[in-house]
Parts: sequence; C-alpha cells; structure tokens
Amino acid sequence: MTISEENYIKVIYHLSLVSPKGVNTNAIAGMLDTKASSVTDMLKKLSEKELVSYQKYQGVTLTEKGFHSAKMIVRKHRLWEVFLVDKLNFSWDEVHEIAEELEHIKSEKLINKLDEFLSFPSFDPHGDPIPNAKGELVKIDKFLLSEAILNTDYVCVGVKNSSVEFLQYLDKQNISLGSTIKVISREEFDSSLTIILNSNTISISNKIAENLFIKVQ
Amino acid sequence: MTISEENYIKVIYHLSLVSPKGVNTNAIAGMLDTKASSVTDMLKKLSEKELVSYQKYQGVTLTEKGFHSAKMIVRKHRLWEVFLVDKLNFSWDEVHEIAEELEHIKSEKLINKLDEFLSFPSFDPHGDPIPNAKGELVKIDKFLLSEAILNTDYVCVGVKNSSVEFLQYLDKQNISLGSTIKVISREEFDSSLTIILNSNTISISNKIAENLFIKVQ
DNA sequence: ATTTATTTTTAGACAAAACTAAAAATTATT
DNA sequence: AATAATTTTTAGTTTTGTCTAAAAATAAAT
Repeated sequence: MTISEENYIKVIYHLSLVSPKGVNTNAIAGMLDTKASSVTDMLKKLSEKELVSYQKYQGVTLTEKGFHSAKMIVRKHRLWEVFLVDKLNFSWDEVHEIAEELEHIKSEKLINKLDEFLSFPSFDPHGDPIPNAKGELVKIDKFLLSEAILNTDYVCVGVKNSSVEFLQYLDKQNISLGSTIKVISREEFDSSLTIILNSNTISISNKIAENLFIKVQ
Repeated sequence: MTISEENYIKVIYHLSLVSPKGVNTNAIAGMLDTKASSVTDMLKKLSEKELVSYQKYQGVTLTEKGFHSAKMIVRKHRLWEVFLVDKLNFSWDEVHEIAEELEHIKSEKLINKLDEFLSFPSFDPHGDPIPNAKGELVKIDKFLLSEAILNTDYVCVGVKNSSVEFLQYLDKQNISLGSTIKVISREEFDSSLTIILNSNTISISNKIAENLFIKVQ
C-alpha cells in the first residue's frame, strides 16, 4: 500500500463511522483536500485491490480487508500520538500532524514493540480508542457535554474536534481528559452552560459543549 | 525535499566521505539500485535547488546547504536507531531498515525532543557518530582490527559493514561494541587472527577483521 | 595517437497520482 | 413527470521519478 492509498483507506474508515451505508466521493475529496475526479480514480484502484467495494455512483464501503487495514493505520497513528505526548512531552495539540507521517511507517514489529513500550494504552491523548494488535477497540459509553443532565457528575473523556485552536482553548480553561464536570445551569438563549470544572465554576459556549465527550463518573 | 531527493543527498554524502573530489553517477546508481540515467535527471534537479554542485561528466559534490541537509538526515537515521535498540529492544541487525523510513519524518522539533529523550547520544548502535542539532559530530581515532598491532589492548567501537549477516555473526561470536580485544597472532597464509576477546581466545578471518573498528584502550 | 571500452547524458516513454473540463448519472424541485 | 441542480465519472493533461535505447564524452589500451 502506498501512502496515498493508506490515506484514502483511513478517510473512508472515519467517514464510514458516520455514514455506514456508503461514503460519498465528494466527502472523501473534502477530507483529503483533493478533487472528486481524483477520488474516483483511486476508488477504482482500491476496488481492484479488494480494499473497498465500489460501484459507480453508489458510494463506497470498506471490505473486511480494507477495514482491518484502516484499523491498523489508526492504531499506528494513535500509538505514535501517545508516544509523542507521554515520552517526548509534546502537548496534545501538536501531535496529530506528526502522527500523520509516522502512521505510514511499515514495520508491524515496530508498532507492536511501541505498543508494549507504552504499556498497551487503550486511548490516545484525545481520548480516542486505540485498536489492539488484533484490531479490537474498547468502546466506552461517552456522549457530548451538550447532552449532559443538570447536576450530574461526569468526567471528561475525549474531544470530538482535535484542532489546535480547540485544544489550546481547553488548555487555557484547564479542561483536560480526566477533569470532573457538573453542569449547573443551561442558558435558554444560547445554550451556553455554567459548569463546575474540578471545583471551579466557569461558563462555556454550546459550541464548546458540542465538542467535548464525557461519561458518567 | 521529497523522500527520493533525501535518499540521493544521503547517498552522495556517504560516497563523498570516500571520494571527496566528486561522486560518480554510476556509484550513486549502484547505491540506490537505480539507473545512471535516473541519477543524471535527479542531479539536475538537486543542482537546480542548490543542494549539489554538478557539471556534466565531472561528478557531483554537496554544497554547504546539501551537506547540512545530509547530516540532518543521517542524524535522524541514527537517533531512530538508538531509540529502536535502547527503548524498544530491537537488536542491532534489525534497525537499519526501519530507520530508513523513519529518517524521512519531517519535524525538527520531533528529532530534537527524541535526542533529549535518548540523552543526546553521540554514537548509534553500530558505532557511527550522530551529528548534533548543529550538525557537528564526534570524531574518534578508530581503525580496522586488521591493522591492529599484536599484543596491544583495544576496544571494539564500531562496524564498517552493517549487514544483517555480519551483525548476526558478531552476536554469535559475542563480539559487541565495548568488547575488549587483543590480537595474539596473525596467520601468514590467510591473515586470520587469533584474538583474546573479553578474556576468551577465538580465531577470526581477515574478512571479519577488515570490518571491525577498534580504538586503543 | 588512434582505437576500444566505459561512463555519462540525452531523448523519448511510462506509471502513479494528481488536475481541468466536459459528459453522464443521480437527486431535488417545481 | 419534467426540469434544474448536484454529484460523480470519463477523457485528456501534468508532474515526479523512473525506465530503455541511442548518442556523446571521457578514460583506457594498444
């Protein structure tokens, strides 16, 4: 698999989680910042290699083989992110870009030894699950802070959006994975929330709440 | 710089150390397992980018800029090798191939943090010097075991040949970096040596001796 | 000092992965 | 249901890095 093919498979994987019936050509093009015609070309090639099942105009889905490949790429990406944060002391907003390159390093032995070196983590620095060597991943009962019930105790377990801007905003507000959160009130007008975050009361917009994953404590 | 360009620069760097007056097109082609015509094409491009100075039929040398780029690639390669051996417990015969991929990861911050994580090593697992962030490298007074003087105490400090076969032979003979070596006798007929290796007496061929670097103890 | 051998370069072609522009199919709208 | 809008595909180029085959330059040998 070339780097380009791997990037397509990875994007199709992520889009599949949202639209499992079939991923649109345009959606792929959008994610990869390329043109629909380029996507069509690549889909034919990936179909040839039996990584996706594709029929003209009908969208695309991953085959078993493609699904497994995708999970292995995601595994590599997320393990490298853990390495960068836990071992090299990068901050969580810096690691995505570097992991985009590291995820294409080929050796399976490397990634399994890295996994061991990191003590087999189940989640990456943004709270996303890391597939194990078999491709299995832990699924936890998480939902968005915007859906929280008032006066209930939650823990922050992930971010929906991993952009540098959002992550740096969270740093500024002292919100991190493991932070405890209780929603005290929700403003009618703009759905902004007043929350108790690790025993400090702060106010956050609905846009923020819609990008933070929590679970019950 | 593309991966291909980086590979050319790296090969020209290594060949320059042997033939500093100018590197031949064919020599580059041999190292990269490609054709002379492809090399000519690439030399034009690298010359365009001012990474090499090149004039037709006269061989090629690195410019200051190209020389620095080469050292940064070598730096990355060798630091990753240290990581693989020291942190992930790879053996020294497995790491070259993986480092060939890792050396092309772009982030400078990554490599400097990795350097720090590894405590700023000066040598890689094969005894080759690692350029620091400025491109400087430690030069030690090493020579080949085949040139050793009888009954003198030496330490093994490197290998000239990093092939899997040679490294595994050394493992089998318990020869590693840091091993103490004293040559007791040299056979007239085939130049094979009888040596005391960490207080055990063994015999090695001239071919082996010509690929082991030592320094005076 | 020619001739021969080797090395290097040029010219033209190819595969991968992208692009543009136009055509075809699907979906949405009146 | 017919038309309009959108999405997707096809057809034909482009760029990067490679190749083969032939030509040109350099080096070696008689």
